[in-house]
Amino acid sequence: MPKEQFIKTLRSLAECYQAFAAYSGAHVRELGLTAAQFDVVATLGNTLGMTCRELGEKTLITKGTLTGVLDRMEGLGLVRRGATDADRRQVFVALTARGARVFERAFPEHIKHLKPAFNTLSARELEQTAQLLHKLRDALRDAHTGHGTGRKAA
Amino acid sequence: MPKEQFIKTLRSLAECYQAFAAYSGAHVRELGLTAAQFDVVATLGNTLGMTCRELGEKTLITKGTLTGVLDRMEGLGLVRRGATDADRRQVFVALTARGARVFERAFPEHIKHLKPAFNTLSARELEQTAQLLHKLRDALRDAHTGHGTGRKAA
DNA sequence: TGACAATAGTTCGCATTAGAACTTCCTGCC
DNA sequence: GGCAGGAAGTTCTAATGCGAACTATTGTCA
Repeated sequence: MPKEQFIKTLRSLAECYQAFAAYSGAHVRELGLTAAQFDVVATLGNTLGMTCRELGEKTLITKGTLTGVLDRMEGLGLVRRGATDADRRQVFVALTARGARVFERAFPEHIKHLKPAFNTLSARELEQTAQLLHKLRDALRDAHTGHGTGRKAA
Repeated sequence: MPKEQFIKTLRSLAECYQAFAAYSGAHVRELGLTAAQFDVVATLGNTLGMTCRELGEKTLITKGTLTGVLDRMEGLGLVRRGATDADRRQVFVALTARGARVFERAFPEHIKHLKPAFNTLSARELEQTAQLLHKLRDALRDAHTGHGTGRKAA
């Protein structure tokens, strides 16, 4: 039985993420959005818009999934798809006036909702956690993409 | 713009988990399983079996989802559903001989696959990460479940 | 005992989620 | 110019994933 030490860390990661997703998701649903939709609104908020590629990178939603998410949000009148001047392959996405209103209402409220839970950790602990997770993320990405890329990430 | 510090930590958490899921999931798929199926196999491995409730708690799969996952795995001949003596509501789940063989082959191989990435962190860092994530998980669970439960978790 | 809340799984509806194949368009290179 | 190769989105399939409603069974308590 491989009692590797890292399995404990792996499990903590999964449990913590799930706990976050459950807590955050429940509140977001109360606001009338799905988690993915909230991510999109939060990313496009205070922005003039961006391409699908950029939106996908920031929200961590793969392009195949993003198409469907944007379809529904377009149907809800939250976002609008357009074209860019430079590249006719690209699709430009931006919040509608309605989407912007949703952003201005839901985003601050959601941040306020999450804050107490995260602030159980001290500022130093939050920073430390971010550092460690950042390092682990890079290691996992390196290992995933043919490893040895020596990526520094953005 | 709420430039709360914890947002950085939140983002690290999401990115790290996604990186893990992508790296782990790709390898698991090569082994012929989905991520959820691997979780079930890994949890039932070296076990006489358990109820759906217990399996769901350990794999972090919600009961509604678990039914479908087990349906497919039963179709593949990896697990077998039975009954318990005590409670006729409960469903007992265990690996079949075929499932056990899959476990013995895939589990060690997957651990070996993950190990290098996690060992980018020192033993001390791994422990520290687990500690911090554990603390954050508890805070999120407390906040989620009417908070103030003072849960200690297993 | 007999109503009644609670638990274990299943079913259902809906929204992701990933990956692969496909279309369209752009870039490099000759 | 023209072609190979790649990038940006869409479409498609299969599998999660969650919450809510539902069924069957159990525990409780008067």
